[in-house]
Amino acid sequence: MDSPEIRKIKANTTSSSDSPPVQDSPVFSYINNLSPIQPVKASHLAQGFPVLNSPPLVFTSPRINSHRDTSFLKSAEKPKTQDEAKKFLDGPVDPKITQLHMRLITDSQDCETKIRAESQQCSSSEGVDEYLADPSEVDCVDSTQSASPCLKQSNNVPETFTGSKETTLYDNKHNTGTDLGTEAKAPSEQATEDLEGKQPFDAKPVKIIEQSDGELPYDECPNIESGLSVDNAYKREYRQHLHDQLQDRGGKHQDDCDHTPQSPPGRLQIVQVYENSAENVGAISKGMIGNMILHAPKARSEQGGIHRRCLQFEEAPPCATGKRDCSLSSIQEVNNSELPSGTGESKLVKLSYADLKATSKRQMGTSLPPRYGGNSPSTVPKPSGIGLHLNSIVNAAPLVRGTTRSIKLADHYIGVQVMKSASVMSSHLPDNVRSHSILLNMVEKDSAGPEDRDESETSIAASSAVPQSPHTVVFEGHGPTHEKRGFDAENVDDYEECKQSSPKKKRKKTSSSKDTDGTKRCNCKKTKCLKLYCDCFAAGVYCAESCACQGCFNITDYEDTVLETRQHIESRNPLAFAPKIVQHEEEIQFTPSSARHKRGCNCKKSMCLKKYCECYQANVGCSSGCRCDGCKNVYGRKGEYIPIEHGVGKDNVSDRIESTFDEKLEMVATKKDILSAELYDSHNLTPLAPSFQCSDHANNVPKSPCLPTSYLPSPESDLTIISSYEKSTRSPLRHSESSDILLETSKELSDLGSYNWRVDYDNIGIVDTFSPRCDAAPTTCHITPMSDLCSMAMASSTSSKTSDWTNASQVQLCPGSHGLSSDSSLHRRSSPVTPMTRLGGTKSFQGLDFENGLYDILQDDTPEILKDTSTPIRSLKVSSPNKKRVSPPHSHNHELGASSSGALKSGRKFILKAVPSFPPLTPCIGSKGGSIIQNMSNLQDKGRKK
DNA sequence: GAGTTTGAAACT
DNA sequence: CAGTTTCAAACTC
Repeated sequence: MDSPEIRKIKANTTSSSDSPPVQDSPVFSYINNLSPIQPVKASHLAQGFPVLNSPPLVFTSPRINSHRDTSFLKSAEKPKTQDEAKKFLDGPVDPKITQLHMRLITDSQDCETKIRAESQQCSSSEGVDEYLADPSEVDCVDSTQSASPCLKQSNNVPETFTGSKETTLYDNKHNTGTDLGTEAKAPSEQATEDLEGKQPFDAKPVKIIEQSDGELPYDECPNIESGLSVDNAYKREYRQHLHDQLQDRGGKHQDDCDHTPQSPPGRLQIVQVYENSAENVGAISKGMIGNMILHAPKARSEQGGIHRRCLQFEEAPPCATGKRDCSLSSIQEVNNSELPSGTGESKLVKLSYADLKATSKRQMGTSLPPRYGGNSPSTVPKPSGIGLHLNSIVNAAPLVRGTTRSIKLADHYIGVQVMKSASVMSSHLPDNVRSHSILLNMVEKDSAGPEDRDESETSIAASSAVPQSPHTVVFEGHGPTHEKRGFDAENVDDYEECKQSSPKKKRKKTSSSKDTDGTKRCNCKKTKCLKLYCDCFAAGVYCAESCACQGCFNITDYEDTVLETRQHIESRNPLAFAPKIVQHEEEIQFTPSSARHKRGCNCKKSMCLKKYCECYQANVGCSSGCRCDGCKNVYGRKGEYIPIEHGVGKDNVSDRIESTFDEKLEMVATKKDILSAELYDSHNLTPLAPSFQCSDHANNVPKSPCLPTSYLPSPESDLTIISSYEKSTRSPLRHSESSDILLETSKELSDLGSYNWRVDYDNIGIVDTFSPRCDAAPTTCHITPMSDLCSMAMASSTSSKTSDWTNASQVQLCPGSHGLSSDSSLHRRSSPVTPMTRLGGTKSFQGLDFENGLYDILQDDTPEILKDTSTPIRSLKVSSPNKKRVSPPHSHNHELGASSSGALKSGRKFILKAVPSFPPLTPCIGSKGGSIIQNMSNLQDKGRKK
């Protein structure tokens, strides 16, 4: 967030120097600049307008767009000089914004046009070239036509700039969106220049804008119980647009910085950019992109709709993304700034682009840690803060939340799909895939309609469908306010209907809380999805379209509300969002036995034989912690749980583990409490639970492959793990220094863990693969020592992680659990025994890594869900609770060993989380995934910071 | 599809 | 901490 001062300064400078005579008195402009809000705009304008000379031209050129909003255009045009522009932006901005909002409410199209005009003016980055070009373009009201010209123009202008992408995109938008772009073009040149020189600048202005704009929307948000009012929806859309734009810009800037993509024109640019960002993604992503592009050309309007959706998704994601991480506010601001630029079509492109960016970021960041991920220097960002995923993720979740939320949905959603699709893989892919999948999903959903959504979701991976959605257009109208809603309700009006009517439909679909895809759906009617009653909320995921909830606030639009609520709940019960199901090592895949419901059930009549029982629902056995009567849980009865370990010989260990695990969880919770909000990061750190899980995973993994028959638990490993774990956990607590704590804790944990691991490792002798992990994910990894396989698996996962970390640049997939991140950091600090040996091997592992990462992460979050779907059931089915541990089914092994996916599955085991199931592909999943990713990224970031 | 049952979550 | 209420999912018809 740039301080207003900077903006002011800029504005001042610009006004003084650039705007000589502005029509408006300099004083006036200056004053305007002084106001924080104005400054932003001013700065923004300054950027855009500096060159400005051309403004008159702009005015001169009658734009088709003007048809829509002549007045608006006029207003926009007026600010020819920088000062004027500033004033216009600043002063006018608010009014405009308000007006825009009003119009948005009344007419989305009008809003778009206005926005476009504003954006053009504001951004007005376009250069003279564009201006010249305008004539043709201008004439070309059609977005399509305009697009091409725009592209040209954009090409001309932006190429030079690293940041050109943004500008170009912007221009394109303008052009495509409205011819108006020409008006602003002249100024735009300066703006572009400014941008070049001052990229940060853009962000600032945007941010500032946000403040002004953002406030309104938020304010409204709360209002909503109904929330769904059309106005709100429009507002939301508007916001989203802004966000999207902002993201695009910000992302572009960042991306540009990183990628320095030249400004390809129009959509192509976007695509290119996307590709650039998503280079890692690979062919798949490209294909997706290609599809998108193709589609886009077809119907702009449709595209626009799609884009919006994307944007909407992005919106959420943006938050998640590293850049977004910077702050929601910033994002909003950005969005606001963007608003002007964004137009329906252009938005689409942008959105897609933004989405791509987001995805790319996600990929980079998420899979990589979003924050880091990104090119954006901003990576630092904050701790994400909120993460809805918490449940699944537990520790990580918190961190992820904030940033991820928005992303979550998309990411999870996508991520799930990705997972499904194939788990495709490469860590990189996932992100890209996600983005793509998201877009696709969005499109599909739109096209398919609410009912079909589920299916679409499932298919998402395929992606091909994307373009189809005619609905998308409708969507635009909606506004992306709520993802759900947006999707659900094509029209705002419809929206309410959807709310009310949809539930039934949804219900039908959803009758089961889970979609076919495995995504969760809720049907909340009174809680607004802001209580733990809501599975989505409890899982730390945003509600998905498929949800039939009414008055849902668990959407990206209400991130603040969601976060607040979350925090409130966590304040009461730090573990409220912690995974409900904890797994212990071995069982992971094979037998759920190890997994247990943390709180235990309280069944009185269901005998733990129905889904009323959370234990049963999670496919885990009841434990001593359960207060159930007449427990007949097929997965393990109350008293049997302990025995499992005994039976295996690990019983003691397992018990210990459990206890330790619980303790850890508690510890984590306490930490959370302590650090709470700030600690999203800490959550990451809180690895305790996760680490635990990881350790379990490790054990499990090895088991499956290596020890199919008997699980020879290496008690030592377990013990060591436990000890290390405890130490780590405890130590953190001890340190309990808020922000630092996390790092410290992680370090300690890693250190302790690594230490122990090392010992174990040494004992084992499999150091290579293993060591990295140990270092990275100290505690958890340690467990793995059991078998070489285990070590291998761990190593693979860890290695990948480590490699990723080391490589850092990579998106990484899954950055793994907190522990990993912390570990990584640790490694860095204290080279682990086998320091990066893995790096080399990482690639091969990446797939695994990804999975592992997910797996590990899963421990924390989403992956779990995903895994859960697969694993839990399997494990449950496979074995009886007690015996489960004894022998994991080969099939499991195969699964696990065969593919990374298997690993993931195993990962799931660890953390079932509240939702045993399966991770909803839908937004929820996405969110989770995002959270995971975010967590991962956070961890990585932390490690880096360290 | 409507209604009932169930147990978790929330509240007192 | 226990008891009650509320809630939404799971289940039944």
